[in-house]
Amino acid sequence: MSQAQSQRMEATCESARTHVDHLLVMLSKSKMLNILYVMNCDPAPMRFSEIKKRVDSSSTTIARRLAELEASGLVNRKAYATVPATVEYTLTKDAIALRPSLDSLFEWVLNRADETV
Amino acid sequence: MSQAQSQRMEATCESARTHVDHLLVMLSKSKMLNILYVMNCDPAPMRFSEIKKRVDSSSTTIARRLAELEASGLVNRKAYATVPATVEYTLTKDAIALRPSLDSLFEWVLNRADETV
DNA sequence: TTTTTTTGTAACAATGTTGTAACCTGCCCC
DNA sequence: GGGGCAGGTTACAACATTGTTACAAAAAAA
Repeated sequence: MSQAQSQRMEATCESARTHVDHLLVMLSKSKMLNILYVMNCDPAPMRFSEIKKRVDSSSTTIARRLAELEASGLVNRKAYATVPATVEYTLTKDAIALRPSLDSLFEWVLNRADETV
Repeated sequence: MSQAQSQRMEATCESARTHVDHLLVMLSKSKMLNILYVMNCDPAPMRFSEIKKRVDSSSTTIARRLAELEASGLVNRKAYATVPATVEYTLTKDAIALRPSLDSLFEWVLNRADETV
């Protein structure tokens, strides 16, 4: 392998690692798994207040997480010009692909919580 | 249902919710998923320095995460009186049960990182 | 007229988390 | 005596994150 090729590969790996890290950091933020889970449980578009109620956190945090998810292409945001405002969030195809993992993860969490009680 | 039963159930749910929350908060700490993943990838007992190298973080953070995992019964720590010291970490049965979830989660993360690059 | 509703944003103080640098214990080697 | 190793611990300053409060807009309800 040429030096150029080798350098290109390293750069790609670096980049990939950066993306992986970025995703992991995002998934590790507070309430992130909660949000993805409640949205995955119910395939219908979900409104801000509903997500907030199910996840049980402050508006600020929910808004921040949803903005991050939108920026990463994991949720779509649709605002309707009703009064008062209506905003619906839906998971993108990519996020829906996360469903089996999240189901399995939450199954483990719930099992473990049961045993620990 | 009697009021007493209802109260007991609520208390149990409260408690369960607390445990679920605790687990999610723990899993959401930085490098936690990384650590569980690298330990799950290699079933052999793993030494501190090896975990640190694979996860790529400071000693302080790795030590903190491992202590938290041990306190939660997800890893076992075995110290050998060699010179210099040798310490081996292994996942408990409970943590090994996480493996399918983590595999699936990381598969998703890697796929997504590939596409994004 | 005032309140209510939804979905946020802005500012800020309080709190939590991180890495760095220094240090520690044995014991071996020089 | 000095240096090195593994596997940490401690203190601390820097940085990141959180919730709270106040605010907005626009129309309907009270």
